[in-house]
Amino acid sequence: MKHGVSPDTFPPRSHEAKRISVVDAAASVFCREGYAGANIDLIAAEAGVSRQTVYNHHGDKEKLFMAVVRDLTERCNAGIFATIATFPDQPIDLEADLIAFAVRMNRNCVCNRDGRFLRKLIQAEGERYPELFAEWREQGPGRTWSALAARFARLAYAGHLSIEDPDVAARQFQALVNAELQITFMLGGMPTEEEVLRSATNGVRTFLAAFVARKTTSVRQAALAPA
Amino acid sequence: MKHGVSPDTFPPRSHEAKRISVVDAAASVFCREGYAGANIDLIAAEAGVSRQTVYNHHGDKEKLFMAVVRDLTERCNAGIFATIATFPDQPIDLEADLIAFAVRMNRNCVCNRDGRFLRKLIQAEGERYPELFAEWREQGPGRTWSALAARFARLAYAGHLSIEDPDVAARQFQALVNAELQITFMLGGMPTEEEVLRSATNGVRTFLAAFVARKTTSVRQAALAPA
DNA sequence: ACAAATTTAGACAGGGTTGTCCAATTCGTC
DNA sequence: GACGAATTGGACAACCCTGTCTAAATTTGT
Repeated sequence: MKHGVSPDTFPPRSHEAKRISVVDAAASVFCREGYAGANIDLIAAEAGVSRQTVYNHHGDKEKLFMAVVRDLTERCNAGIFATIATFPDQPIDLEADLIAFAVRMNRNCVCNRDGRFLRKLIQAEGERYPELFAEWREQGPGRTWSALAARFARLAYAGHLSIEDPDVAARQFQALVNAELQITFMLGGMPTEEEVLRSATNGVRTFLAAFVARKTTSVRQAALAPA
Repeated sequence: MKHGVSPDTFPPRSHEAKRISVVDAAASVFCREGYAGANIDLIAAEAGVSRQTVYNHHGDKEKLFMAVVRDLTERCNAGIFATIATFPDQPIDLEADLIAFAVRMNRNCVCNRDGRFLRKLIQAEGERYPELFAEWREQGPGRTWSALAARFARLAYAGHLSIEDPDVAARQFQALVNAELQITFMLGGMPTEEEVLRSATNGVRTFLAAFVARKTTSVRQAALAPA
């Protein structure tokens, strides 16, 4: 029954699969009920395993919670970097390209299951585990903001935008693009595809109105003249 | 009797003052520990009353929680409307006036004790009490957004700004002004005065760059790209 | 088919919480 | 000073949850 080359899949088949199943169920329950309100029996039931198996794999409610956060952080970061890689460095239609990028980012990273879960856990339990969320902050926003800022800096250098501080511009881009989804996010809801598109469209238009290489505030250095 | 000296500070002292004290302590504990993790003994201790008094006043953990949310919503709304009343309708220096307004809004409504507590309760428990938070949504954002949008519409009508949709502009103003405080808010922290000022300054500058004398409203006609 | 490892169900102790009841005490008022 | 209402502290039962343990059942590799 061994298909092809499976160097280390002997135990993990039912072993590792159950571990993942437990972490997934735990993420769902922790988000729904909060850390204190989550009970292991429910997590076990939702994962389709016995309570003892949960303890065998993760030892502890707190350790399980940590595993959940690390797992979500890792997956979310991977998704964000993958999406940033699709940033329109050589835009054809700058507005359309940035809108499409913003929609991708929201659909694949911010609004999907992992993104919503991670955000909720950070909001609800962030203060209780300072070191854990300090780690998230470094690995997550700390690096993704920089990566996004670098892309905007490149757009500016190529003459498409007039940006004074790329870090500020990147944060404002995110803020604008999500401006109309704030309340939905706050309640943990999932915006419709149409809401995401509308917010992104309005946000990108305002962003471009402010940053398109034509005016305004302080143009410190020589930049390529806009067409 | 006591009508001479303190008209109303003595009688409510024991009864109503304790009620308020309980609600305040409950807000703090619910935020710190989450609904499930909050225990009535701690709330009572923090309020300086006995546990029985908590039950006498509010009857139930759930009723107490509801009272806390309603209380916070009411106070926050009052503060927001009071601050919106200070919107610069006849600006002298538009940029400076809008920055000052944004700082006021953040300091007095968004970052103060009530604002942070309410935001955290909504984020953490919003899904568990749909009707309660639907009410908050109507009374709160539903009305404050409109009020703010009306002020921006007036600015536009007076020729200071060029705004297509005042509701969108109001939301984007808020988003821009808070752009650099997102992570602090997410972790329930309190930004420094300087951070608030910097975020407001950067946000208002971008906002004005986009909305001052903008004639390029609808340039686009291209299709919205799929992902 | 056999043996080792894993999973399961259930029982269980220890700890903690909610909400009630009650007697004693304090507080505000007449 | 005395009366009534509110408050207090403590005891209390019912319940829930965590984490451990055990013996039986199941899976997995050889």
